[in-house]
Amino acid sequence: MKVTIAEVASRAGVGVATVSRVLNGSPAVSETTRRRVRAVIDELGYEPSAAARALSTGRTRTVGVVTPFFTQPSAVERLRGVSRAISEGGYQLILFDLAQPDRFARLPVGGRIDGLLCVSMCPSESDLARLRTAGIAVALVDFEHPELPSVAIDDTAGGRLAVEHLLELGHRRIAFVGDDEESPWAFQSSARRRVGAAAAVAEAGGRLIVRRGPHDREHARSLAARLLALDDPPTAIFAGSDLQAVGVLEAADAASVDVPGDLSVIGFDDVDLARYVGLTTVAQPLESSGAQGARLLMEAMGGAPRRTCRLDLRLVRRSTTASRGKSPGTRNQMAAAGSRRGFIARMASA
Amino acid sequence: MKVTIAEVASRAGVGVATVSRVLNGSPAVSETTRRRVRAVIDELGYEPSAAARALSTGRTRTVGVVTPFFTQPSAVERLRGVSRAISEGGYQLILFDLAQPDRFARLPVGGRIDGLLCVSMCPSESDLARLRTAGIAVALVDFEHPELPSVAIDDTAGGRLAVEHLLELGHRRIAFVGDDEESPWAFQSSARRRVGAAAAVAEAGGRLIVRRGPHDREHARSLAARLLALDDPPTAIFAGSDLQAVGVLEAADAASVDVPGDLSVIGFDDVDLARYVGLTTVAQPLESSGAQGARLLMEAMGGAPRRTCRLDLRLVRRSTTASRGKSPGTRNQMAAAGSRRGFIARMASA
DNA sequence: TTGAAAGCGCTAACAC
DNA sequence: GTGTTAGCGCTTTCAA
Repeated sequence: MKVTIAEVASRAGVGVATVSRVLNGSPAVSETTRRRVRAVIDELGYEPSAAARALSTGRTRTVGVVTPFFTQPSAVERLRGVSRAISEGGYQLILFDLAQPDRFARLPVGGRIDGLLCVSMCPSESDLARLRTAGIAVALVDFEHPELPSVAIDDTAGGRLAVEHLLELGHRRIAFVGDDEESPWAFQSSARRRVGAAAAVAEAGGRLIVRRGPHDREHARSLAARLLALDDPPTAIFAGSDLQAVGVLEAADAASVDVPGDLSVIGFDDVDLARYVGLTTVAQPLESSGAQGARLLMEAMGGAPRRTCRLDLRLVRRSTTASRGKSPGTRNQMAAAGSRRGFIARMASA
Repeated sequence: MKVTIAEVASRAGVGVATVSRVLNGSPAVSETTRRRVRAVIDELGYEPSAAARALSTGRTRTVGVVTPFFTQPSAVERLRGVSRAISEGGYQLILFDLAQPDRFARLPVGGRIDGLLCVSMCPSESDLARLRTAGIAVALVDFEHPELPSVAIDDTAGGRLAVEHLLELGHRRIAFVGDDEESPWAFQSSARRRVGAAAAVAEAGGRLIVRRGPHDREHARSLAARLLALDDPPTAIFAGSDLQAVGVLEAADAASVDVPGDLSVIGFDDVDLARYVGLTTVAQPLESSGAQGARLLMEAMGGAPRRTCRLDLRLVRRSTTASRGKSPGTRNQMAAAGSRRGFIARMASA
């Protein structure tokens, strides 16, 4: 049934080594032999077994990618870059979907991959030790570790950037809606954004109101709803991610709070969705973070010394933030506000 | 460096076969031996090599997934279902990103996977033959083939559904903006949607205006822009996918054409984005199509006979379609129109 | 209940 | 240039 190298060799009247040489492009094969072997390979539709190759060479030419919830918008954008860089490097990509954090320890990586790219997470020290003894290189995207190559952003500075924008607009009662910090996933990025934001608010003589919950739109919405129901509600909300920011916008809409007239909202990441809804946000280069991470990993597999890099952040002003107290003024702002409300209304009813 | 089964065996004072038995949960091992072996495994952090296992057993416990452009919104939603079902089935998932169609023939699948799930595409007959001789099962999602298990929708009926909605609203000049049908990708789905749409229009005594191009927002936008610049422009546009529908909305906005007042737009798929922008569309169950496809594939790998299934379609009315000629009437419609315009404007400027 | 040994399909010395 | 052969790390008879 399955065609093997031996079959090819005998049909071509040569030894298996010769076939192997042809397969691997060794120059030490005469042109005639090469042609004959090639012909038999095509005729039989022969394809070398990756498993046998891996066992023999000790390399798989494959890298693994793990990320919690790879279907999250920001993860998808990162994967786009990863995929591109990986295939440019001549590797295969195997995607491990981590449904539960504790399942990491059971990832069957042995003999499957030469390197592992962890996106928005980091294996435990014991898992790292296992990976090391297995000879598997590791690199991190959107996470940092003292001994591993990584590409990340300065989340603390990002949090500060977001809040400084709000402060400049005159806001003083500012809230943060971010991730649960006790969850096993421990998205450190949200925590650091919060820290940067809190510091900036404190320097302005205020105090950041903090609300945390699971990372999704629904929880962000209910957290925001409660904030808006406060006696003295915030005039601006910084959401730990764009996804959560959309939840905040939904809450504002449900409570008939005008954005940006009565409430400014700023997100983080600048996923495609942020553009669609006109969300002001802190942009980080998602796709290139993935590509860059993949490159660092391939370097590491090649034995290069550890390298890390930090990507730049920038503020993207759209239509969900405005000066404090400024009554719903210009026509543009009116239009934007109306528009936003319409969008959310439709979303809720859908 | 790398821990092998032999190492474990000698440290535990047993033969490799015994370690193998422990690894595979064979009952024919005494409790004491089992415990001793387990202890050594943990101590050494041993993990069996998937490559060696695969070579020995001939199975990899891994399925591959190919799809053109896996970062497209609809593909991502399908992958979500695939990933879930695959891991429920105890398999690993390896994602092949097909940047160029002609690269399919070079996918190194031999000895890597037991089954291949093709999403929105189908391998050529010769590739299928190769896969067959390699003993790799194949299943299709969003595609059909007389000999392969598949899960798909009735695209022709879907196209009809979309257009009938427009006809009911009184539209007679209807255009279709879809995919290039000559591209090597040959997204048959777009072609079939067009056929269904054309038939419905013909039955109503009209003729569908057809415009085709590469599958992305930008091309859809420029095709729509040209349609709207016609002397006698269509009053409704059916886009082959939600992504393309968004491009159409952008074009309408740029041309100051009111949606749905002067132009109705309907999409296809119902990706998350459609909800966000309030797009009327034909919904297909994306995530469950992936899950179902994965299940069919696993059945096939288990030797079960071919099964196919068709998923249901339904019309989702949102705010981009309205009755022909009805002047921008109710407050709701005004708001929706204004809102949509705002959204597009922000998107363009971002 | 256990161990020895024969493959699985390939690569890489090493001889010729 | 080309063939022979010894592994790579595991599973799986077959004996004990």
